[in-house]
Amino acid sequence: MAANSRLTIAAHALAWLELARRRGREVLTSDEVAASVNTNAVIVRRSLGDLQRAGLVTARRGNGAGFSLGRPAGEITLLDVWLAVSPEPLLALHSSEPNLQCPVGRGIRPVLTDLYDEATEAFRAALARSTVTGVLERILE
Amino acid sequence: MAANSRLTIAAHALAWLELARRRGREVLTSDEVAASVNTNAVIVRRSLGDLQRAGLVTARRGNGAGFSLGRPAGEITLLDVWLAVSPEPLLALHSSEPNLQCPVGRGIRPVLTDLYDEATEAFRAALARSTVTGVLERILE
DNA sequence: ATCGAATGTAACAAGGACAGTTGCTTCCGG
DNA sequence: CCGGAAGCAACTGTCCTTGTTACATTCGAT
Repeated sequence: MAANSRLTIAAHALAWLELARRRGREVLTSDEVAASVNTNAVIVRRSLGDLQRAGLVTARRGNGAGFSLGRPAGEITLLDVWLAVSPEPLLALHSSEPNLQCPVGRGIRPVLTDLYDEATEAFRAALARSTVTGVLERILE
Repeated sequence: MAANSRLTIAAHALAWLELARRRGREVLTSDEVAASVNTNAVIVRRSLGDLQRAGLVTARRGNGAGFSLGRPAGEITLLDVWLAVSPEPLLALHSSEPNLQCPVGRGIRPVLTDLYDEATEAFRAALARSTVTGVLERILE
């Protein structure tokens, strides 16, 4: 499958929001974000909608509206972003139940679930080590 | 997205091959593996074809043919299996190039590539800690 | 009170990934 | 040379993702 680029879009938007804030612009429209990410404004609104539901950004409607960070960029980790935009698990079990007559079919699912959870946890822990501030500083270096 | 279940199918097949081997059957047909996984024999052949290309199983054709393990089950890690069946990266960058006029658009890609590599490496390291033998023993407990 | 700018959201199309299925070809032991 | 099994190509149906258009909703400014 074409792997998810949702984390990329969301992280890009947040870094851009933080840079704009440092430059004195607290609020950006979805059009302005879309211009930097180079995609459609609706895509941005969908993505930032996820982030808003997680409290990572706030959206104001009406005239002069737009998006701003929901909390300091140094307190938003990539894991927060990942959890906000990516509900799907990294690894899936069988799409149809295995044969329970077979010892392997009977016992494999809890074992794999366990191992998949460990791998997913390691993945998440790595994402938790970066913040939006960290990403932006590395960009600006 | 419906997450990949390819690792699940391949790990299941390998565990079943190893259990059969312990019971004195060195070779299983794709039909026999498919019966345990509860899927189509072609799906199994496709999956075991990937494993064969990676040297994890061997396939014999002709009458009385089938699949057997390519090396000891204790020397096959889930990472080996993952690498054999899943060429796609876990995380993707932008599907279309970001706006290079913007400082964020210009600098974000190497930063994210780096962070994604770290998270992917953590994920892989976790998979590398389990072997087919380990999976099977936990199933049989 | 109205206007306009922006979010929110639904509907849709194109493209790709995946599981599953059928049918045919190739291989090779007996 | 026969038959069983892998290999493989083509096709279907389903789902996800990106992108697009269109419209309803919200709300500050005038």
